[in-house]
Amino acid sequence: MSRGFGGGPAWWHGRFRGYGYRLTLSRQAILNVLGRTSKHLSAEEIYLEVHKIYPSSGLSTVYRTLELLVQVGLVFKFDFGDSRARYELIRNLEGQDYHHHLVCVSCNRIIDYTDFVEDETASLQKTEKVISDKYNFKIMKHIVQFQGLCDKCRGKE
Amino acid sequence: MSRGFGGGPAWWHGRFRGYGYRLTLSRQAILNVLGRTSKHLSAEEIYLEVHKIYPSSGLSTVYRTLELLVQVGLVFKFDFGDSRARYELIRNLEGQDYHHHLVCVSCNRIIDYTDFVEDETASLQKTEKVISDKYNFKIMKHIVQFQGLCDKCRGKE
DNA sequence: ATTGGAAGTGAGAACCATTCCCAGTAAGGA
DNA sequence: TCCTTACTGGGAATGGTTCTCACTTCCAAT
Repeated sequence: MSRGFGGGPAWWHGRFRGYGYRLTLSRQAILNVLGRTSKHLSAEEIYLEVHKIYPSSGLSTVYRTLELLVQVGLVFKFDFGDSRARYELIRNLEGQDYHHHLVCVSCNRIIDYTDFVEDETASLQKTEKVISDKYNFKIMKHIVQFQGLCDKCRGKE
Repeated sequence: MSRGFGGGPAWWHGRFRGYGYRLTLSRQAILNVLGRTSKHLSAEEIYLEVHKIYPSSGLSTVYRTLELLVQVGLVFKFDFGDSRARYELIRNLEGQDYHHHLVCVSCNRIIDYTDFVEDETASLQKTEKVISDKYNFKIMKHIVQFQGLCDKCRGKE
């Protein structure tokens, strides 16, 4: 099985049923695919992988399930500027293992980093407090992303 | 005329010619539209405005010009998650008046804020330094964005 | 076990922001 | 003025995502 799951299938099963959703084979297949990679897969990439495990699954279902998983809080949806959404399973419910991303604008490689994320988060939280007071704005999430050239690409072009 | 332009048309004229580009009527119209709003217009919104001033201008040209302006560094391109890009004229070449955005996920309203941006930037720059050393990654820009509910929307739903 | 209704599904059409293509136009140096 | 080349508009093409609809599966009540 894969990395960092405490309890196997039953784990998310409970989560699903708790929200009144059914845990179908398609959904399990999608969660399995997300669970055994650390990449940031697009919907179509997920679809292709799921198709290997469970060939009768369709692309629409993948999209629908991903949206569901995002809503339920099991999956993050990211936009790295390559005009397709990318998805990542949240492995730790307490919101630790939190990381941000470096996006290479040349080869689209994505690097997760955790360095200084705590500092950043502290700084951001201070901002969040002030902002939410000043503008009466309820902040639900923040996006932090660096774009640039990775080691392989900074030589070229 | 509009807010914060030192020198009128001639100002960006030089900038254009300097890059070897021609300053056509379409391009001037687009710059005018961007110059007299503080909103974050989409390509189509810009097209509709431009069309009022200069009706013979086409949508393709708007897209092409916006891309050009982003490359030349006269315009910022943003993604606020509503599946269309939004554009904003950079009014200050020195990179002051820098701001980040609050995005209301309900009504898509966008609030510019400058509070604590300096703090954030300081924090981010520290991170950038470490990151670029550790991963040999050349950081070109950072994205910081808060998403949530604006004052008008937090009551509803 | 049967059944009825709701939730879930696959296939393909529809959608829509953006990009591409191409023949015609216009900017600006000579 | 002329010539080269950048620039243009329109419409078609692209491609990720969403929608539609008829069909299936699940589950609780019978």
